[in-house]
Parts: sequence; C-alpha cells; structure tokens
Amino acid sequence: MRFSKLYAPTTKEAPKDATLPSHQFLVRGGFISQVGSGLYNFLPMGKIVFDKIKNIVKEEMDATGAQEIQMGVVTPAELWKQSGRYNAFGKELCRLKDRKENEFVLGPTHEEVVVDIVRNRINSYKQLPLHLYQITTKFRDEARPRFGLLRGREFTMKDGYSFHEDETCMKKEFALMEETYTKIFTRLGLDFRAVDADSGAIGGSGSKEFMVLAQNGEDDIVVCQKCSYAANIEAAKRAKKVTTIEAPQADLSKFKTPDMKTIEDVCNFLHVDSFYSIKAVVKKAIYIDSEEIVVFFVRGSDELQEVKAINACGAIDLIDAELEEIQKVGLHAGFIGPVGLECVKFYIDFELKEEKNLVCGANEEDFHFVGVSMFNFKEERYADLSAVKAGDKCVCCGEELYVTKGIEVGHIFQLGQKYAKAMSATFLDKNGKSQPFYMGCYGVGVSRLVAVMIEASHDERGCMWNKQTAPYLLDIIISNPKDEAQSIYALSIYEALKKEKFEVLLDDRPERFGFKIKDYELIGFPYALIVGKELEEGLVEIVERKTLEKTVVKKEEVLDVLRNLLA
RNA sequence: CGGGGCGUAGCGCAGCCUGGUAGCGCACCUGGUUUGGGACCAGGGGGUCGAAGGUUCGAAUCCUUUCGCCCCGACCA
Repeated sequence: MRFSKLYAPTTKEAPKDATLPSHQFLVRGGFISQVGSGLYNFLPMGKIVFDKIKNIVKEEMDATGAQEIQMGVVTPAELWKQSGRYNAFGKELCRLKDRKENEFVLGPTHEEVVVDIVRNRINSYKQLPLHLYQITTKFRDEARPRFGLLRGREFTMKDGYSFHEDETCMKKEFALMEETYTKIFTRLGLDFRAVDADSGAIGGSGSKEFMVLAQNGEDDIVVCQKCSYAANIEAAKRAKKVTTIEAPQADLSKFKTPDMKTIEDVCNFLHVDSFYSIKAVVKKAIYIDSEEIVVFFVRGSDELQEVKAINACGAIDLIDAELEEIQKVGLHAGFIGPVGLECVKFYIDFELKEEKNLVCGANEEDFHFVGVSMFNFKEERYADLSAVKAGDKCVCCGEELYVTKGIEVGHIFQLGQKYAKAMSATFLDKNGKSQPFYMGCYGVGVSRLVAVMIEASHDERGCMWNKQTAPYLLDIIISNPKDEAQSIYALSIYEALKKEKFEVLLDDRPERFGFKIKDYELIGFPYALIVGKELEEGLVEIVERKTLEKTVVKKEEVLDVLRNLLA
C-alpha cells in the first residue's frame, strides 16, 4: 500500500474527551472515528487490525472443533421472556418495536437465540456435545459509554455456546476453552491472568475472566504474590484474617456509647481494635417486584463487597438505604448489631462465625454490646461478604495478596441447565429420559482487544503494534520524495517485499521527513525503513518502533535484513 | 440513574458576563522557497454560532424548551 492512497487521517491533536492512550492514539492515528456516544467506525487500518485479531480468535476456536455460525442482531423479545431475562437484564438491554408493535431486542449476548437454534433439533445424547460460536456485533445500552473502544455501546464479541449431556462433559469443554483462550491471548502477546469471577447477569456456577493486566483497567483484581491464585475482587477469597492484637476480655454487657455511630468512635471510646468490632452496612435490596431493607455485618476492619452482598440476598441490585427507611423498619442507625436483631433480614460475614469478644451495636439508641460471641446464628445467616484487600493472605498458599487493575477481555461460564430449563430445551439421555442440556458459554471482546493492544503497548509518541496485529509490518519512508534516487530505491524495495507477500507501506507522500516520521511513530508500525540523504553513500536506516533504535544498513543488504525482521 | 460541564469552520478553542454585520491556531486550496524531526513567505476558500420558540430596532451573546456530546459517581459478561 502506498501511504498517499491510504485513508489514514492522522491528527496532531486528540479529541478532548479522549483520556486513555488507546483512545487518543487510535483516533489520532486514524484507526477509528466516533459517530455517536459509544459508537465507533473502523477506518482502513483499524479494520486490518480488527480482522487480524478476529482471525486469531477464529483459528483457535476452529481448532477446538467449535463451529462458526451467525445469529441475528435483532431478536424477538419472546425468547427473552422465556428465559426470564427480559425483565432481569435491566436497561442495558435495548428494546424496540417494529411497525406492527411486535417487541424485539438488540442482542447483547445470545444464550436465548442459540438455545432456540438447538432446541427440538438436537434430540439425542448421541448428537452431543456441540459447540457453536459467532463473531458479531453486539449492542448494550451502557449507562455511560467511555474510554473509546473499551466501553462502547456497540462492540464485537466472539461468543460461543456449548451443549452437553452432563456436567462432566461441560466441565471438560470449560477446561478446553480456558486452554484455548490462553492460546489466543498468548498469541496476541498480552500479559494476562485467568481469574475467578462473579457470573453476574449471565448466571451459572463456575466462571473465569481473562484479564489483561493494565494500568487503566476498570476491574480490580486480586493476585497472589507466590502461587497462581488470581480473582476478580468481586469473587476473591482470602485466608481467614487473624490478628496479634489481644482480644478485649469482657463478659457480655451493654455499654452506654452516646452519639458514637462510627466504628472509629466506638472503638476509640471502648479502647478496642476495630478488628474486634462488627460493622453493620444497611442497604435497600431491589428484587424483580419488591424491595426491602437488608443489613450486612462484617468485621469493623473490613469493607462490604457489594457484589458478594447481592449474591447473598439474591437481589437484582443494592442501593444505599435512606436514614428514614432505616428508622422506619425499627433500626437505630449507628447502633445496629446482630444480637437479638429481628426486625429485618440480615447476613453475617463468614469470618465472624464463632468469633468471640466482639463489640457491636445493641439495637438501642446510644448503646453497644461488648463481649459478644457469634454462636447460635442459623447457618443461612452466614455468607462471604467482605472485600479482599491488598496484604490479605492467599487462600491457596498463605502468601500475601496484592490488588492490581485489569481489563476484561474474555469470560467463560459454566451455565449448567439454567437456560435449557427455562426455555425447555431437552434431549433424551442414555436411559431414554428427557433432560435439559448442560451448557457453557464463552466470550472474547474482539473490538475491545483492538484498544487493549494499545493500552498494553504504547509510549508517549503513539502506538506500538506487535507483528501479530500491526496494520503493516514495515513503513518505508522516502525522506525527500523530490530526490529521484530515493524514490526509485524505496520503490524497488517496496515492490520486492510486496512480491514476497510482506505487509509493507510506502510513505511516498510529498511531505517533509519530520511529518512522516511522526506519523510512523504515532501509528506505530513495528519497523520503518528510512531512505534519506545517506543513500548517496549507499546507506539506509532501519528503525524499530519499540526501542526507537536506528540501525544503519548498506543498501544492498537491506532486503536480507528486512526478510529476517519481518518473517 | 444522581451531580456537573460543553455545543461557534474538518479538529482544538476565543468571543457570551456588559446584545450592534463572527475571530485565532492547526488542517485545506494556489504560487514560490525549503527538504532528516509535524517548515517558511504571499494569496485564498470554508461557519443558517446544535435545534425550536421568546425578549429586543437588533441575539452567538439574555430567557424558555429540546436534542446531542462529555466529565465525576452509581451501574456494567
């Protein structure tokens, strides 16, 4: 390709709203352009990169025996009503009507559709397992699109769905996908971790996210310093916390603690470390058709992890409770404790189970209990509620955990029979008995990966593409296009490499050297060949984008050197 | 969804408070000089000031409504 013909509108200035490097450089480099909030067009070079990523995903998926299909973007709302997600999914689900007032949704994911594809066609265990996948546009009406391609409303995802006769077979496919995703992200050259995750609205039991470790990630992930344990903070576990601080010995008794509503106040007043106190977090739980006040108890030195809390009470959402609502159900804000609490639903963090010598609210204005022991609570009261923090200990090996940022690029789920049951998709098993399918589902954020490649690899001058994903591997820069010798030589190298099927770009634009080298650095091709003044002495330069190092090469030897670099 | 900001040339912005015939930088076009780090000189084209309504002799500027975009948070396979 000649740069003079390439549609790559580069700019010196970034759009003012672009805060992340990937967003700035993809726009400035002429890879993408925005059409609306969370809506992006891919320009020629963006499309090349996109296709390269897509092909890697496709190759690895095909290698596992999964079959590519394509489902419609618009799907009848009826299918979503069958699974129950029409109401459960929330406002991200874009709903629309046709001229006859029939309801449809823009697919944000395709469990329902794929079940419909298989339902009544796969009737026997002999036809299983089956894995169907697609790489298509999805739409989610995000509350707040941002970060360019990282959180758009329209995006491209590879989503695969597998069907199995039993749990064992489903788990086998899950393991195969974990392996496959590892291959995909390794081929892309990314630094990533597979982490334990919460399954969110998709549901199911086991779930793992693939996180690319990056400064600008939106997710907090907990990683062990020593072993391979890693988890999303929403699902992270830790070894039970212990302390060397001595427990305050006291028999159960009630203390007057006037106007002391925070853990800090109470602990200072009673000279107790916050480790030995119980924190009450009051939330309003939202269910599909109701809502109620729920209290969560965690250690005073811990924080409530909201996703864990949602899972514990089975709510769709938790919101902060108003003081008025708290009082209305009979709670005394600042003095809430689990002992003798009856007026509301409440949950207690596992770590408080059977602990002794604790301080907590007495459910009476201006009073706290001391010497509280956590026995005699029903087993169902207990749940994992507390947020893991940096410095906590690993559940697997006991080493320290640290918290880092990650960008989610893949997520694999063991769905079990959830969807097949809800949508009555069944087959006959070996015993001739009707059974709902066991399903798995597996996603890769293909368009998001375009941005992730840059988040993971850039400097202050621009993108740094690796060879697997670069729009072109080499940019041949004619320093002075008016110099005929330079043009002729550059063209000959260009033609020779093109003949050998290398992806090369010839910057033949009538611009000055500085302009072209800046564009090279901004766009970030892996290598550049600079044909300039020194050609008269028979010398040219090769630049490596990653290091910006220049190597002088004799013009006769250039082709050999380049063949080695680009291969 | 809660709070806030901004819509003026392709892009980035000034002008608005204090109404009076719309400006700057970059980009673009023509000619010339220049040619290894986003050049220089001269000339030039381009904007119903997001939209609608109102106040006024007169509105980019004041008022109302509306649409869009963005930021912080909540939310989020």
